[in-house]
Amino acid sequence: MKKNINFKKILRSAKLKKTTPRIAILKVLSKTKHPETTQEIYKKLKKTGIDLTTLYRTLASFEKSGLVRKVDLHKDTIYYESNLSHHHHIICTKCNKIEDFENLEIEKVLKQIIKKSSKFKDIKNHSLELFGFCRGCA
Amino acid sequence: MKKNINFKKILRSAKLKKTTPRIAILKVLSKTKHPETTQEIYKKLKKTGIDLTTLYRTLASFEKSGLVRKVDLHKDTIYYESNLSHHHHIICTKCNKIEDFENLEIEKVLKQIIKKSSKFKDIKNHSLELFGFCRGCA
DNA sequence: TTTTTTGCAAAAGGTTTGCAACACG
DNA sequence: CGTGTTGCAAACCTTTTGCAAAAAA
Repeated sequence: MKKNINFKKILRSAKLKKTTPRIAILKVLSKTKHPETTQEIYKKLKKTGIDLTTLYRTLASFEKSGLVRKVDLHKDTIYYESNLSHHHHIICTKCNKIEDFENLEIEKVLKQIIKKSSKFKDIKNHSLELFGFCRGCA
Repeated sequence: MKKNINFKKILRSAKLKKTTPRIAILKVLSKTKHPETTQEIYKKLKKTGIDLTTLYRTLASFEKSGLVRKVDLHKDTIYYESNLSHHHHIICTKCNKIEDFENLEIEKVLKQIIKKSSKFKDIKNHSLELFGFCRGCA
């Protein structure tokens, strides 16, 4: 019953025109659990015939308007992830397994950090990823 | 008096052979305060005549042995930073100003997170960067 | 002397740009 | 209708690979 996400509404609130490619891209992103590269997302879009260039441009504009965020998995390429729920990752540097986590303490600590900062008085975003070997690879 | 860093010693303890390019690259990295791209580092090395390929390979091996780490500044390219002191960054998304910070609380919180994890039992590394507008740009 | 590293040239891969056609509002 | 968006082709830039020469241990 809660299955249909209103993509048009999302685009409207992001002040982006609702176009076929954008809706298709949003759809793919919303189904994606873990961060993916542009190329990976592109593969999933192949059936739609959407151009790679369009995907690059769309991801850039989505990022600017906060619909997706960039995630660094220490992999020489940038990964994107839907920004609908804020969470972080633990990545196995051997098998690339990813575990998500949320943590409220982090937000508190960040507030302390900002308080101490001389140049900044608030932050809009943050990234936090942990790296190690998972139990299987340890 | 404490000015000379013993680059050879660093390489030895990283189990890397001490070669001219590696020492030159270490030297540049040690002088660098903030994360830099491979290309930026390359420019600083121009006078030494070190090849770009060598730089790429060297940074990769330095990263593997923990001498440098990758930093994601949400900029479509990977930045490297000497790993001699562990700290994090606050980046102004407008003017690119960078402020460093250290925080011990973070490490504590990370330990809690790992305790809760089902797939991981320890981590070797982590990244944390904050993004926002600095006071000048706000 | 054996092994690793380097430099060069070339290839590969990913991302961006220019522009005309098209779609949205 | 005007403006923003798309698709295509080409350009661009960064990173990687193969191999022979040079340097390290």
